[in-house]
Amino acid sequence: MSCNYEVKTKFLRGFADKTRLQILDCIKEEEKAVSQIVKEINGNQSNISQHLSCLKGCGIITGRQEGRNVYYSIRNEETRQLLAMFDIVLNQVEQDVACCEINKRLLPGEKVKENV
Amino acid sequence: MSCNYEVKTKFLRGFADKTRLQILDCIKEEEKAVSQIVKEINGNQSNISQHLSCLKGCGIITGRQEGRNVYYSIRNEETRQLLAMFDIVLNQVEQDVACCEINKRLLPGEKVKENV
DNA sequence: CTGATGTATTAGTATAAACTAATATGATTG
DNA sequence: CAATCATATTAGTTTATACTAATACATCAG
Repeated sequence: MSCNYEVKTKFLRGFADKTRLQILDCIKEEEKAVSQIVKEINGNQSNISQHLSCLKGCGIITGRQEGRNVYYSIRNEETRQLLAMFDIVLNQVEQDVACCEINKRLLPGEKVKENV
Repeated sequence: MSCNYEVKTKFLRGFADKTRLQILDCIKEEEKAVSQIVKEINGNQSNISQHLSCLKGCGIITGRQEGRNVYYSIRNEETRQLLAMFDIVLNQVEQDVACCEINKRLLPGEKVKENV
């Protein structure tokens, strides 16, 4: 299993964006039309539409057209559970994450604080 | 919950890279030294080191120095479970994911295939 | 102390992803 | 059919991320 890293990466990248996480939070309980989402997270229509397209392409959400509206929702229960699990794991990690900076320059004499 | 999107995004971005997923697969069962990882995934030492640093900064892995070696492993059981869950959810999604391309240009007359 | 080994960091460059503004499509209403 | 509304797409730009090569640091053996 998990040898198709391309697909897996693409899937996980779907979650790895602030705006997309906001969208997911926004629709995690119930489906919503694009315009609702745009309003609720105070976003730009074009931008949100592109993110929705990405999320859909990644298999994270699903869309259903009704009249001129398109309603998006979390694709399935497993994905919803995954979202919940993110929060659980994050709670145990919260402290450490804040400072993931690749190529961080140390000040003279400064030591990396070991979070081992 | 889940209002600190910056931190959450950073955490999830840790998983959203092919090389990092390979590393995680490589160490998911047991801790390994950097050089072992480099060898097993046939990578570049500098590159792997940077990815390890990122994973550590994201709170996904933890490192322990022993002599000149540094051994990395998955941070905790919850994170290991999260990794397992990725595979589970992916199985149900596999089909759809392959084609998440933002700004994909349609050929004349081509219709987006609806995966609704 | 010197050289060798293992790991980390830096600097520079290439690539990919996200944002904005403008425009296009598609459905509905009158 | 024309106007409107909701959403999607495009094109261009900016920003972030990943990669490579070179170098630094830290530990150990002799």
